Amino acid sequence: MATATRAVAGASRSSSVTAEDVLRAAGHIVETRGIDALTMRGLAEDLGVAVTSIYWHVGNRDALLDGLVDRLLDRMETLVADGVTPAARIASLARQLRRTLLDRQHLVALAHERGRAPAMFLPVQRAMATELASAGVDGPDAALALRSLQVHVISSVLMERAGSRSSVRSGPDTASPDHPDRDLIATPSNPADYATVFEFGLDALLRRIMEP
Amino acid sequence: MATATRAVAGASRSSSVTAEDVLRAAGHIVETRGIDALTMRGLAEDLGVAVTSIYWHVGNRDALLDGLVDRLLDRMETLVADGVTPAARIASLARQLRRTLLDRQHLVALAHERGRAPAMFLPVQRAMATELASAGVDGPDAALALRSLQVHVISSVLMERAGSRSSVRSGPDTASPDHPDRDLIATPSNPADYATVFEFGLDALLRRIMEP
DNA sequence: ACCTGAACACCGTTCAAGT
DNA sequence: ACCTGAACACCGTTCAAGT
Repeated sequence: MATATRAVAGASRSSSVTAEDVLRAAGHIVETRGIDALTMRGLAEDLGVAVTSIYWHVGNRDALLDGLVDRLLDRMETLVADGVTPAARIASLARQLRRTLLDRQHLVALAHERGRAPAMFLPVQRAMATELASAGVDGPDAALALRSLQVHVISSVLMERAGSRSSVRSGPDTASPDHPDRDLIATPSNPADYATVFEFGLDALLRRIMEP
Repeated sequence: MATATRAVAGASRSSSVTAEDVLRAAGHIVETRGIDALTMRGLAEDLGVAVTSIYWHVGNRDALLDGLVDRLLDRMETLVADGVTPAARIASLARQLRRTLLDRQHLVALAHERGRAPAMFLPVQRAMATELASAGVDGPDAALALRSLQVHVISSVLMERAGSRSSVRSGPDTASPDHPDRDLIATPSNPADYATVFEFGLDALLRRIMEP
């Protein structure tokens, strides 16, 4: 099954493998085929080394996953706010972070599972705190606002990830058949729906935050 | 390691096992020790039968998980709204649903992964739609409101699940050490924090929904 | 109709060796 | 310092039998 994926990068010189190589290959597998597709043996085959060689470089699978999360966090560029009002600038930061995270959905889920969600939020946290302060929001109010924004952004990414592979249930309805308004469906079904829901919630949150 | 967990229920009579027994035992494992702890072999041992017997009753592991989700959905009682204004009644429904789902966090995560989140929301969806209509919200606006409420309730449960086992990272900071305001932490750390964030977001959402 | 043991192809991980 | 093969204890799943 091994396709021609050997020329992964302009490899330096020898046939040896570095920890960076392992992380890169593992990250590629996780992003494209999900975490379950990451097996030590498969990874070793991709790299053209014995399984046990991986253990020498990155420890065990758990440490490898930790390394992947660290790698994700290191690569998060610092985003810059856009807009005139504080609310608009916070919204722009939230949108940018969401976009960034959506491009790495599986890695984000992994980071979240490992309790590293706060670290993913950190690139915008300081900037948002500044905007909040300039809008007269500080202290516990600011802390609650930041927490809420963090949960909103990250959870929106997590929700969309699982939603993307929801094959609609087949079979007849098990519920009572006397439903007159079956057409009203409350589930976002495509990326655009998720974007709309995200914007709606963001707008609601910001209005609430900026109010007395 | 097998503790005295044989008297699972007042078993009917024989030594045989039903599909219901399998689901019940599996559900117990998932709720108490997480999905990863559910192995076909361990489950068989708990039930006192051979592994292969389970396959006869519930098919394979995937079908077993589907069965667990169905079981969760079947057991969701229909909640009843409390309060005078439509907003208050919707809020009460959202809170009740959140409470119900929090008691089955692992199962909820499983249902979400399998694209069954909308089904979990269904018990309150109709009631909420009624309240929205009585508040003059219908059509696309109502659909967006319902979607947003669904995402808010379910994602709050998913976020709290992973947050509950976030062992704070040890080791020194890898980031730049010149941070003056390290004390401002944007992460909910305990259940009370999550509840506050949930209430704040719910309030924001409802205000936004009820406005013109 | 229901349960069983044997067997298969996969896992993650360890360890004693090799160079 | 780095890589290897062999081996271990686990998985999910299938299948030919048993009763």
